[in-house]
Amino acid sequence: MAGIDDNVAIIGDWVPPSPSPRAFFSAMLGDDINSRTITEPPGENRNEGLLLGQPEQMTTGNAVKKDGARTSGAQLIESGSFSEQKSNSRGGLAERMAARAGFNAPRLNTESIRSAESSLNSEIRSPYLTIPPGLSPTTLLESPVFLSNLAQPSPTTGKFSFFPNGSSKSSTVGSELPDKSKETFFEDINSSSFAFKPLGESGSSFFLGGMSKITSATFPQQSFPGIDVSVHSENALQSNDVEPSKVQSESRNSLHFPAEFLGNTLADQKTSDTVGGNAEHSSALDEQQDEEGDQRATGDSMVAGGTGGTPSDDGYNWRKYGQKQVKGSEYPRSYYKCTHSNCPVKKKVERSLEGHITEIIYKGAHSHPKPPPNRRSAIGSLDTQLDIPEPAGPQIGSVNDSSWAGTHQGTVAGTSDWRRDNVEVTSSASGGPGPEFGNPSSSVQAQSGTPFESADAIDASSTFSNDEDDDRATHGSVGYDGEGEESESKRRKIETYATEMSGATRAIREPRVVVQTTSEVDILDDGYRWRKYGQKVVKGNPNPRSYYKCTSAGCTVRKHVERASHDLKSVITTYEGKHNHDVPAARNSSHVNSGTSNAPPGQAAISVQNHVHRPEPSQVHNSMARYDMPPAFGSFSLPGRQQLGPSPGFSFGMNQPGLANLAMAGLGPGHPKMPIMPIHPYLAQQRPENEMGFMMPKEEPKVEPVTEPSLNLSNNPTLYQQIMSRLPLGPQM
DNA sequence: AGCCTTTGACCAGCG
DNA sequence: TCGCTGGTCAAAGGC
Repeated sequence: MAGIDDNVAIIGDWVPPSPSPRAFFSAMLGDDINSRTITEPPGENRNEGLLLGQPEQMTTGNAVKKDGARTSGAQLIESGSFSEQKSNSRGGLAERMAARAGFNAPRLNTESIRSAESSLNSEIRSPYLTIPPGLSPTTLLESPVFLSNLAQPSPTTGKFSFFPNGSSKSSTVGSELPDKSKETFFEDINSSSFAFKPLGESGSSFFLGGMSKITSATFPQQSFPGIDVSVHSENALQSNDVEPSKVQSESRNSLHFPAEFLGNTLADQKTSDTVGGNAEHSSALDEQQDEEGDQRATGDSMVAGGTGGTPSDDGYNWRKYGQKQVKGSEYPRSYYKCTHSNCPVKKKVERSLEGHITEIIYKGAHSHPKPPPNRRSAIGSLDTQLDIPEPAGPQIGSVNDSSWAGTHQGTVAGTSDWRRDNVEVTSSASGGPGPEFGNPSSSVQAQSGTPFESADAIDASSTFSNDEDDDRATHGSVGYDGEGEESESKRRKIETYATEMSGATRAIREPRVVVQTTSEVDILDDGYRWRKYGQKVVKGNPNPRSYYKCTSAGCTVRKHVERASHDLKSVITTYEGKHNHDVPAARNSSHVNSGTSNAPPGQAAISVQNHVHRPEPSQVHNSMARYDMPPAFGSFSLPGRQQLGPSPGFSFGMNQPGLANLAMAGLGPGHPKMPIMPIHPYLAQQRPENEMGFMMPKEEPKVEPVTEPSLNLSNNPTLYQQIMSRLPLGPQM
């Protein structure tokens, strides 16, 4: 029972004492087991948490019967539904919970519960994930047991991995069950209508994948006492075979998990797997065991998060971008964005005055692996270290599952309006499968091409699923974040790799492009939208440097702008990052480039991709700084590279003041400095008095521009080609 | 050097 | 049209 104990410790002061797995499953499986749970000797009563909580509702789409759920819950708890309690008073609930459990119970978001209740007959799913305070989403989402193994029977044996049918070495769920229960466990399941729909029939995949399995399972009674976790997902949960229209109708749903389940199931599961004798999960077993330590660590974080620490150390890096006192809420709500440069995930956190997190609502799916523990405090740009290819389209959880996190391509990354997600998810489903970080398998696959490729250790499919490929997505989306199910051990391996590649990290770091202009107008207004996130006076320059991030969802580009110390008229803008979207729609008239930035592709802009990054064809549309060009100039793109976007490339703006000379320098080892490219005559005509230095140094040190007459752009329409011809071909930057 | 938090202001949706 | 509200922006300062 070490696992459980550990989890108890992990959960800390806010999580109810760990209930026995039996308790959980009894609640989950219905009367038959419930009755056994109830009769469990008090001395063994780890179910206190179950008794203190509110009835849980495992919304299961049309399979769930509202009455049933409540009835079940009534067997273990006093009365009333969680939502009802909340409706009365969130504060009151917290107080009651605190009084009962001796910990400061958090307020829970139960709006979704009501929503689910009101729509039990429709497979409505909501992409929001509300996690009770202090409960790290990591715990929930990283548990392959809960979301993946738990929910899915082996495709080959039909067994549920979380219920080993073999002997046990410890009091696992299975072992704790009376012999009869073990013998009849699956019978009970059957009799209890515990059945999973075939994959793809669920109409969604978990978070969703696995979760969708759960949601589609027929649980006659899914009331789980304890802390509630509701999953709101505004991203449609859908599988590929789901029609958009259907998906739209499946806009909301809630999944509620007892905290004890979230907190302990993993450990239980590990044990179960260990003794389960399920060879199919042998590999997963190791992973899970390895994960224990991390889980514990997470638990610590959870404690911190639940008692006033970080807004929930769920393993991801977040940036707070706002705080608001919302109506109806006692406590201020904080808004966070995942700091990963390519991640659209946001979360809202409400924290009590005492620092207890009372509500966390996640939105979106992480489009990246969770940063390694020792990097989580650092920049979350793991992709720059691993150089994980970016999906051709917006990345989201997974495709098949598309679930919560999953969502569909073009959904998460491209939307900022949470309320729109459902619709967009469905309407943008045409993107087709792409790399899915939400899928452990795909996530690994996304790393193909790197030394990971041959690493057995990161064989996600073997780790998380014994299913066929079709099923991987489901498993993969186990995590709301699309990555949550990824085992820590795997992450450690990745991390190890990243560490080992430390030397190479720089080689694959994103390019830095320095653009210097000598005018009063810097290139802040380069057509893209930026958000200033900091300002600093850097050494050697009395002028403050402003830091900007591209505000476009999924865009990795950052830049900082400062005036040159030697020439206050000279503005130096340094771009860094990958460039995955087109110039936003024209802004209002104040936009310097508004006149041409809306011009059709090939007419208004010369596009030079940020190919320094050696993007895959799918990245060709990446663009960076853009300067408008008159239609006559046309556009050019890198030969041989597909032009995917309307404005693919790295555009040199020529009608903008201050843009004249271009220079590209420092292109990497073995490569001579990129010379300053003589400005195109046209450019000279436009702003002969202006200068612009355009440098693309490989490393931080900025390389002094060097003129190279041979690179004559004036007569060569393939400027881009010239530029690219001077770029190193191998992995660089 | 880079990123984060704080916090008042701004914006857009909705009734 | 206006006010309310939730969400986001962004300047300033801190870590």
